[in-house]
Amino acid sequence: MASIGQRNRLQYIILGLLNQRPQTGYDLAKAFENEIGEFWQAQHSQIYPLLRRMEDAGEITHEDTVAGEKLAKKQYTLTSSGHDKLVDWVSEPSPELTPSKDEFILKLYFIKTDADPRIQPMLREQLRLHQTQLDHLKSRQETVFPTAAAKQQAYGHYLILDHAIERERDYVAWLSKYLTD
Amino acid sequence: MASIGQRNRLQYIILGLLNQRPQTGYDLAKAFENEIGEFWQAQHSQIYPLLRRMEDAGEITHEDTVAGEKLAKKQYTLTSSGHDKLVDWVSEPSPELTPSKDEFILKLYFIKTDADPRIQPMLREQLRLHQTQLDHLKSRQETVFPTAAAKQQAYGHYLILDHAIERERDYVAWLSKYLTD
DNA sequence: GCTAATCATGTAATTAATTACATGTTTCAA
DNA sequence: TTGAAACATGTAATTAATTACATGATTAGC
Repeated sequence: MASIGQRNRLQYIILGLLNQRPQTGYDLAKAFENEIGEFWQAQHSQIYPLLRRMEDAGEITHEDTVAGEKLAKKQYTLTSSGHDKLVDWVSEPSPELTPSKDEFILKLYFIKTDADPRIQPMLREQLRLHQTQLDHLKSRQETVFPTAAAKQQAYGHYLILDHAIERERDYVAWLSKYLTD
Repeated sequence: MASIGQRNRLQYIILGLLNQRPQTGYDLAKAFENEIGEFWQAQHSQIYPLLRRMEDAGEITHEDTVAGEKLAKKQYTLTSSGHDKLVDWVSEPSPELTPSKDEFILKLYFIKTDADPRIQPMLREQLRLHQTQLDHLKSRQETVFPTAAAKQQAYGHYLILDHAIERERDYVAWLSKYLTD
């Protein structure tokens, strides 16, 4: 059997993105550069084979188009079966807390005393990183959701961007709590 | 070559845990049940083969012991080379922001309008989940770090537990912001 | 007109991680 | 005393994910 594993979440992300609008594999790969990339990552080398399997499974179909003289594109669309699968997934409970895989936090864990001279530089480095990320997310919010109407039209997107902003704000606050200068 | 990939972080976690005290593979697997499990997960089926490879690489060694009549145990210890590798890893910058892979947030992203009736039940489910986790972490903090001296002796552990608590507290606050009842 | 960036699609090789299979010992509680 | 839970170690099979290899077209700027 060449079926798709139960916990492969990328397939659902692809279904969700194609439900927003028909897209190419290239477009799907680029989607991870915006907010959804805060919560999942995938390379084109994982996406193209998965699109093939999902099409074989009857969840999506594609239409061949040509851009310019001869640049071939495959525009993928949801089938009604794919749409059903997406709705089922969103409707299911999500009872799992996935570990966050934060390498800095892992390193902190192995530091024994508060006198360790590595702590403060590490905190400063992370503060810079998360402050930069916070600034980036805030400017994204201003450009993507400048009006109340924009919020309305992509409410889920607004929510997860707001969540990412709060997360970074709180991370910065936590780091500041332990910074001595 | 049967070398270990550059980004395999589990090896560093194992080095760090063995630096705390000599342990068996079984002990290492159990370690993910406490706070470090909030930030990484690994099964014994991944740990045992990795211990073998790390020993082949000269980073750790083991001593065979027997518990009771004949229960064989392998007590692993860091070599000085393994200790160096741990120190190098902790001292390196950690400039990567890893996506958090929160399935609930992924689902939210695909909800179009604030009138969608699925939103409120989903928020309530997550609130229950994260409130339970927050309560658990707070009680862990009370039992593991009852005194200031306890904090001193495992400061990194204290920091990451505090971080996990703040994270859950903030998650609960964020969910509450969008709950209408 | 050139050239770099971006668009576009794929495969191959490897590593990381999960789930299932497999076996045996010791301890604790009913 | 017996049965379940926990201790203890491994391998096999599969899937997920990353990195590298591979090719070609179009667009935007110099």
